[in-house]
Amino acid sequence: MKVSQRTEYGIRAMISLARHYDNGPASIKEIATGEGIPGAFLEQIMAELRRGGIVESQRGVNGGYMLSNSPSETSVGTVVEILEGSLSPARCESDCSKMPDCSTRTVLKRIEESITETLDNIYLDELLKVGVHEQ
Amino acid sequence: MKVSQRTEYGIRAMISLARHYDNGPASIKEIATGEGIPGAFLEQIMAELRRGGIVESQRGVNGGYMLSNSPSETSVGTVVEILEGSLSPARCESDCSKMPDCSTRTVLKRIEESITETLDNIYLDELLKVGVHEQ
DNA sequence: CTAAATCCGACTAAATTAGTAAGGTATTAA
DNA sequence: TTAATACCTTACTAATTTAGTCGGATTTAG
Ligand code: FES
Ligand code: FES
Repeated sequence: MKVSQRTEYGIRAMISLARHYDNGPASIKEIATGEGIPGAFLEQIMAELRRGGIVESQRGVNGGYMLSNSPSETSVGTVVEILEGSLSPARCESDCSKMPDCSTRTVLKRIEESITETLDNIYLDELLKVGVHEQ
Repeated sequence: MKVSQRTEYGIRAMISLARHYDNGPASIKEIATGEGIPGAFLEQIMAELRRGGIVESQRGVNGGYMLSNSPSETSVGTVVEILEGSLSPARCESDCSKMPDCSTRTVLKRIEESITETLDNIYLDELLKVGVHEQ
């Protein structure tokens, strides 16, 4: 049930952007060196977050990334959902026509609801109060 | 955040044992064919659950596995914890002396607590009421 | 003794994840 | 207008993890 390195980097980058909010765009290079994340890898991650709509990009000199919405409006749930695909731990797809009440799915469904609710209620601004991640 | 196939098999096997409770031990072969799980793989999984203390085994003819405690005392949380190693999604280890309040860990810690609480409150007997998993 | 079962460890193959590399495109400062 | 900056995109590789197999040893009932 570990979150992927990719997602952890994504969360850290988002926190970094939140910290930088109202201070113009932050470039990949800045974020990467600041957080100790491989630049080319972070580039992929940021592109995905942009396609997910929670960050915006500015190309060219002095460009970079910035949050689409304020830190207090951006939840960690959204970040994880974009990067991790879906929060559902189920392997069996949603229809499952033959067995709509399968007990395994019941368990997995509950896990999902629990995770979703937790993450959707953590906003980036809360996280600015606590410390910065150190490798 | 998907749960591994291994763990899903484990949950299903445990539900199977719960259904079989008060009916003597159930063999790997029985469970495997009944649930559509590869036998040799299930063997590994059951051994791990036994080492985790939630099932007991009986060797030899007419042997097999049985729950150590009743279905109403056996939580899914324990099953997942044994098979998935830990429920913590954090990658960074517990001490993290340099940065005890790292924001990333704060997030991951909350996810963990949420999952743990959810799973620890689902007991096998509840799951007997709903349907059986069909491939 | 023998058949049925768990037990154990090593092994392989497939899939996923982490990370790299290279070249293109838009933007802007000078 | 040009050069530098930084995003954009795709393809590739390497490492790790996961899923599953295999062979043999041990235990036990009949
Ligand atoms: S999780 Fe350890 S420093 Fe952030
Ligand atoms: S039958 Fe689909 S999850 Fe069980």
